[in-house]
Amino acid sequence: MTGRWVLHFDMDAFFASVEQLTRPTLRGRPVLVGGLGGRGVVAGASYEARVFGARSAMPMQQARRLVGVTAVVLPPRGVVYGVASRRVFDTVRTMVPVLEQLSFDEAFGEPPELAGASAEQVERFCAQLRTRIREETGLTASVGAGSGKQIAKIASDLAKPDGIRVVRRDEERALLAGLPVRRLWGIGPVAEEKLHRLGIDTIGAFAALTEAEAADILGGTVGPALHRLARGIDERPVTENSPAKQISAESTFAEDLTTLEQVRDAVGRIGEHAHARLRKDGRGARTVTVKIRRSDMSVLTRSATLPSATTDAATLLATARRLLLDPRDVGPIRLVGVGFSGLSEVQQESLFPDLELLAEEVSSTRLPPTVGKPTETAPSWRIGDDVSHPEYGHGWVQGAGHGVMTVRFETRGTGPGPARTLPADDPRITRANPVDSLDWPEYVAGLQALA
DNA sequence: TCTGGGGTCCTAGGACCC
DNA sequence: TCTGGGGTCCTAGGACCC
Repeated sequence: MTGRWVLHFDMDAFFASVEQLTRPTLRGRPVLVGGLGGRGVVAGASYEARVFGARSAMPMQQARRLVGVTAVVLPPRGVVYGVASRRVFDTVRTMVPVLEQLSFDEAFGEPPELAGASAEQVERFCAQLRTRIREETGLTASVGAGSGKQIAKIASDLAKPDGIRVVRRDEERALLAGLPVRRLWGIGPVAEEKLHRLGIDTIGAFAALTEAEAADILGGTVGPALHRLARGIDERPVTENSPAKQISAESTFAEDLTTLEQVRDAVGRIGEHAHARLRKDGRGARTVTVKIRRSDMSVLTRSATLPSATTDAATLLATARRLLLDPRDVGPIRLVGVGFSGLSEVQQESLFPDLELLAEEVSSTRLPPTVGKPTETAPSWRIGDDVSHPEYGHGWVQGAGHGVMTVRFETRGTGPGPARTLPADDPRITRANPVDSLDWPEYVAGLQALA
């Protein structure tokens, strides 16, 4: 394994950068992406927002207070990030054939042509790749390189923003030793605290333990694995992602649910959402899990496993409803989730009489259809919505209220655009596909052709 | 002002089987 | 009668990641 070079790609402030790319007025401004409600958290913060101390995973209210009135707060546009992400990693793939994606904005690669390369060669390769990403997508990625995944990931962190960090073999040990244990991938708040109480604060101090001590503190599986990483031993291969093992949906409510009726409705809605995603995946599920989070943040789960995997919504949703918990028993509920696992390709299922029985039971417990939202009345526009105007083109809602709204007409290709104040019910304003703000028509057409 | 939504992996106990 | 050892599956909880 000598001479191995693992790369870690990490898009800079990805969600916020995509917003600044597609809404040029936001460039240079502190942007916070995340839930707007009282219980929202920050999913992405631009570097201009981070200057004030705003961070991912921070409660949005707190981030807002830190940044002040100049903060631009936007709801996440998942589809846009998804398309941008795909384009970024399609670009990376032209130079790195095997990619292990960790999320929308991160991936490992181990280009075969770099085996045995010098640090300088690796640096040139990364620079070329970063240029290609920027030219193809308008977004910047930081890249870290090292002898294994752990080092590469730490290196990309050190490279941020918009940089490269290649960690040579001979600097590896010293670099690791000085970092806080929390920087090890797999050490979270709990493990950090356990080590901290024993006076172990750095990766070096952790590496100096015996393996048996590490196992004692962090458990027989995780302890030794982390201990090896701390000593720079990391031979884990880079592999393409395997198919998802679980598909779930969950939702936090603005106010806690206190009645069984509310929970039943929520499980129905959220279960349908999860099922829609399951259908897209194409596989069936054998196990249904209902998750609730109580007002004190504690989590309860209930699960049930069916005789065989199914794609049938009625079966899956009825199973979910059987599992739901009553707030009168468990206390106020702030979140409900529904998950499907035990996923497999599903065959026609009437071979088994058991299932017929189950279907009976299912249909007898099925509830009358829930009353939907009132059908599309005059659309009420919300901040961040993508809209279109026959004269001004594609835009986004910057502000709305008191019968008027301000729309900024711009996309990636237009540069900063003009704002217009229009009546909130202006019939010329229609809902637009958010992906259009990327101005990648040929790419979008390609994706639609695939779908 | 508290703390989203989508995942992965591990642990531990009990049922059940041989 | 008073008690094994191994293996798998299921359920519930929890740590951790972005």
